[in-house]
Amino acid sequence: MFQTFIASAITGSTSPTRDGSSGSTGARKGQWSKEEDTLLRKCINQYSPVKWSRVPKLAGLNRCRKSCRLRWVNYLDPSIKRGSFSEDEEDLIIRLHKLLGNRWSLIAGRLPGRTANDIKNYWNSHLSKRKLNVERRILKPIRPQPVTLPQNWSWLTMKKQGEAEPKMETKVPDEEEHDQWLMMINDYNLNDQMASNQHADFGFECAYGVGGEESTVDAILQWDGLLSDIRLWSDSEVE
DNA sequence: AACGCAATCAACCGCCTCAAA
DNA sequence: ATTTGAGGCGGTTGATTGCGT
Repeated sequence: MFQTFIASAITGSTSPTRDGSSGSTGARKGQWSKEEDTLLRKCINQYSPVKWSRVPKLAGLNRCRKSCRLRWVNYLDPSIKRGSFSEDEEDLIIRLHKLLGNRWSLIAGRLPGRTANDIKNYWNSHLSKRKLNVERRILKPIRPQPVTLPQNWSWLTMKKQGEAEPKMETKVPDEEEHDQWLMMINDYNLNDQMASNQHADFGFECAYGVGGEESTVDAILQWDGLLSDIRLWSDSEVE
């Protein structure tokens, strides 16, 4: 049975590759069949740990070493977790991506059972778009609303250490203050280990007041209330 | 039912690093 | 010091699937 399959596999489509990993040797390419999966699985179970360069021969597969490795690493390995990503996993991916960039294998290392390929695909098809939407929202011109600000900008960080409140003033922020706010809130979010990056991304808009509502510095410091506002607002934005 | 478009994801490609010869 | 082969990575492609018209 396997022999007949192998014979048919040889007729599979081929094309040369620059690194000679498959095409130049006439190795089969494209979707893996159930029979190929079975052969590879049997080989790994029997010989593991084994050099990937030896796998095609040991398994009786007309596939290149890379194709075998990829199939195992991304699909056949029994430790791979199937099914959709949980909210926690999603959140972790977003955080790690912010920290590591497109280092998919490193990110995958922090999510047991998830492959780098899965995470990359998930990011590209789901999360990158969401990030884009968030960025678009942030870039959306928001007319500054009158807000109650501390006259001393450094107070916000000091207050967390128990400093007394400075004098407050209600005003429409100018461009420079606008930037200061953005920096300050980003900093504040980072220092406070925000519950999620999404919250951090929305913090700025909330500080400025969304939909004509006015927010004060005190409101910013009351995270519970702020976060629920953010969630309500972001939910309505997603619709 | 048929078509077109968008989303998804498995698989490939090309490059890089590293160790052994 | 150089070459070569293996392992691994991120980017990209293309087949498949789902959905709207």
